[in-house]
Amino acid sequence: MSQQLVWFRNDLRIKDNPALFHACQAGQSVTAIYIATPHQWKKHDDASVKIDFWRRNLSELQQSLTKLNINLHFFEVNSYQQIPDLIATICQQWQINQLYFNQEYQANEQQRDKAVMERCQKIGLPYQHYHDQLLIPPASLRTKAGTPYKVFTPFSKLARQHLLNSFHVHPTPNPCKKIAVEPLKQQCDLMDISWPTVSKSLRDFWPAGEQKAMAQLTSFCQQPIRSYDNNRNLPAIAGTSRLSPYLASGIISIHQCWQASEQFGEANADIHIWQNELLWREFYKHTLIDYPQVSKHKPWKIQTELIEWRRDDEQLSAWQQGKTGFPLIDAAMRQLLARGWMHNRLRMIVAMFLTKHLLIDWRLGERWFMQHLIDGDLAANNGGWQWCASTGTDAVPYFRIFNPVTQSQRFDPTGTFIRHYLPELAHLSDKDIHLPNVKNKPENYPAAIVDLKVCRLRALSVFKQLKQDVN
DNA sequence: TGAAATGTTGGGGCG
DNA sequence: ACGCCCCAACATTTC
Repeated sequence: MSQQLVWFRNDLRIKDNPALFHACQAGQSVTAIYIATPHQWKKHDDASVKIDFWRRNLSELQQSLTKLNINLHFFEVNSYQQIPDLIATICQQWQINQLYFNQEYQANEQQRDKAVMERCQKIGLPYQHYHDQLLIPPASLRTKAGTPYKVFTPFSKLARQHLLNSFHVHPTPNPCKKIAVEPLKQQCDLMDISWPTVSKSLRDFWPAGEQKAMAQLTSFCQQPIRSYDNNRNLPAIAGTSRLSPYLASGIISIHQCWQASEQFGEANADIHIWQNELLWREFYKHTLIDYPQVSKHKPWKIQTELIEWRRDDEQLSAWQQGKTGFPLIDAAMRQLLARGWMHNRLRMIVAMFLTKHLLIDWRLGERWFMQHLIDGDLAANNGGWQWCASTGTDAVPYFRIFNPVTQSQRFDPTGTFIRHYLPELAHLSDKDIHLPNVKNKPENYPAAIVDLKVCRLRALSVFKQLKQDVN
């Protein structure tokens, strides 16, 4: 009897999962595996909230797969280097006919998969892999000069054109033929893996499972998307999709998101803007593939390496803990710690404050985000940080510096968001809450750690100097 | 997907 | 009635 093996990684779903779909089409029976790497998670300081989210989603996935008569088996290894051996053993023991997986594009994962494919060739095991994480396959969008896009707008125009012609969502597979494989000694139970512990409130805030993700997508596309242009910038309103955690772990596919945005509403400006957000994700992922040096923490604009970022542990810590004395910044940073997530507008504001006003290296902010975000994605996070730091592709011009107080007045005019995360300021008036003065500032709230005007001028002069030095 | 500095205009107070 | 000044409101430029 023919047997297929599906290797799940960052695609923890059964709907629109190319590897799973094709495995089910090809074989009478299908078995699935997941290989956990807790040592790597620790080494890379991955966010506990994200790892815990994987655990919960794996449990959901296991149940959904059971309904398709597919068993999901768990393994644990110390490093990626052990994976080729492990997969070879599994395939031999279980007499697998073919291996299926969806591609990942980060350097370490590419290296891991290359080693696995080489091993498969050696032992004569066929394998199939599929594009999945992107709307458009890597390296297929090029300028007339044949180079990768460096600017978002032309990239997005071509991407939309491309999507008109080729767009595909895979149907959910039908149940396979049942098969029981012999348990291997390397195998473990989901709960045997050393998962990090995470508070109940955090777990409750981000329910796991494909059904929850689909429900979120559907409800977003029925209502909030219609006022997206207005509401997406207001942190006190649930105006954004809040799908990023599900997208980052593949609980939902980018194709499902795009399809839903087209299905649920007539084409209008609001939907177009949300689609652009999906295309920014696309743009940054393509950029990371085309310019792999950015994943090694090099700035995309290499000349910005000359910037002498300030080292100031006290200010960095104040930023991290939400104790800068600028209410919107502090509320945002506390939202990150409380929810494992931050509103997109706020991500820009706090990143701009760290990189421009404090003039602290964007890589430190990038790292802090990855350590705490449930939706932490290398490409999107790096792209966003380099946008704010003016070191990236199509980045914000260095002189366009957000004033955190002005942004607060504009996007949280009644201080509703600030009051929620900074109860010590709740009694202040709508006017005072954006920057308490000496008279009304409570004792337990810090005074502003810097003078915005002075810091702005300092950032301007550093970047202006860089421009002169380079020319 | 800014903000601050600088420039321009026009209405009203006032001598 | 007229010129002058003030300054808010808006526009443009600069970083």
